[in-house]
Amino acid sequence: MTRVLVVDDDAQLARALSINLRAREYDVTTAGTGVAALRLAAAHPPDAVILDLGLPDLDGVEVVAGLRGWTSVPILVLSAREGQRDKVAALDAGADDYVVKPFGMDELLARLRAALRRAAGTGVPGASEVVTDAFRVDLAAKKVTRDGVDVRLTPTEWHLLELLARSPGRLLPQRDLLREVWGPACESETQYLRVYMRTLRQKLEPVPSRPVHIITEPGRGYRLELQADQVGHAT
Amino acid sequence: MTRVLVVDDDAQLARALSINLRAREYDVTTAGTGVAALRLAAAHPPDAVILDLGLPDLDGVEVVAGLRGWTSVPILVLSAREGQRDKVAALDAGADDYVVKPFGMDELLARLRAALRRAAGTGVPGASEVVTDAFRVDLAAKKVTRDGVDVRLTPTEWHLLELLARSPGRLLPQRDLLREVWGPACESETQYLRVYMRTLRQKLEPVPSRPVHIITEPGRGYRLELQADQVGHAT
DNA sequence: TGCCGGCGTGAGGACGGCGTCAAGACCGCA
DNA sequence: TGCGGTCTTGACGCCGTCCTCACGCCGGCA
Repeated sequence: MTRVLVVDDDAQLARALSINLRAREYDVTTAGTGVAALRLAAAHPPDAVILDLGLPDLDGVEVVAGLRGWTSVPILVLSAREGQRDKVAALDAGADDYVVKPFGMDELLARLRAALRRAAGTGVPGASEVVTDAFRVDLAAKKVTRDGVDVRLTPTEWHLLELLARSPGRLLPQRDLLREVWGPACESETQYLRVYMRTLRQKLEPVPSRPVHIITEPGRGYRLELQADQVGHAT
Repeated sequence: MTRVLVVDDDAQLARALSINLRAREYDVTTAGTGVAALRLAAAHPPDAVILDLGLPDLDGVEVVAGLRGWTSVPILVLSAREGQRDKVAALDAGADDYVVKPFGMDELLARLRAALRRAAGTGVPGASEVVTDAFRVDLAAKKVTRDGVDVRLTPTEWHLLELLARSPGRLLPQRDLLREVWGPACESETQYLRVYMRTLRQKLEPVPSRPVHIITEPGRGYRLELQADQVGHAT
């Protein structure tokens, strides 16, 4: 759930914001002072901040600067002051948007969605990573590393591995894999799978001839096992 | 130089915007209609779009949707209508900001800076530098230095390098690179990439014929590797 | 025991992608 | 008008990827 930190010393406005945000399935935290906001943000990094500039303790721009010192979380500034200088100061300090009070709730929510949408693309690398005992698959970077070294995969190899990694532990029928990679016309070309699963094993498995991660379920499909000891091995 | 596409049928306002933007060292293109805007954007992908909703031919929201079909360029919407429903529609269609006319030029410029900053991948003003073993890329100053010396890049070369540096370590598909730099019409002109990656390598790689930072993933795309020893290669 | 289908293995040939080079088109500028 | 830089386009050789074929192994089954 998306976590939003609401910073406002006006308890009534903070409450109204909370109610509306919670109704939209946001996880809301509130702070009444700049110091509390910075502390809360550090303790529980939010996905977005709605910040009223008129705080009792700190200047709003200082709060923005304090947040920007360590996070690039989207910040929506609320303020009663509509002077250009105030807006420019807040935006250049690192705020993403500046909304003048009184504002419409629908507009604020739309601006929040826009800010979250923009921030979504810039996640830290490694956020979507599938890790096994022998190698790790970074789905965002489209990269596979083994013992810290990049493993070179061909387009087809990556395509197959990506499918396996997106459903770790799950059995993927041959039919599905073939259709996804080679198209519906090749649904019965199981030979393709045998060839490419082999090269994947040679590049990723500790002992390619005895796979422990890229598992064949005879007659059914293939499966990516994250932990080697899950595999029943008799001799 | 940052390229901004100004879309407005009010010639006077478009001129005022152009003058102010050019004074801030932006590279400005103007369009008077939605169709012209979409065509210009496709032919010469801009780094930001300032879009007046009141166009003679298309509805502004349609222009936003048309752009969002293939690019994530920041879009600032201008409009005389201050109803919440208009704002929500434009923002949810994919606009990044909504400014009601009449507006202050300083505020618009600050909002443009904020949008560009956010699109660059970081909400933090300034201080965005990507460093490799061989060279460093200053995304804010749009400069590349190697052994402390500035490297001269052509606009196209910089555009490509900027995309790579914005997602260090990540694999960028050929199609995405082509679309961002040359527009959606050139999505399959992989030849362009080969030529320009070569010049980048010759200017930046320690041994251009054996690239360790600007990496080709055959059939998949290109990747900027920060540390040379990451590259796994036997041979 | 012999048959059979599924699977892993190995090798080789066709094709396409890639790096490379160079020539021509285009454009801003003097 | 000429010039330098930049972008586009074409051509060519090389190498990797993909596909294909052939073979051996193994377990299930009559």
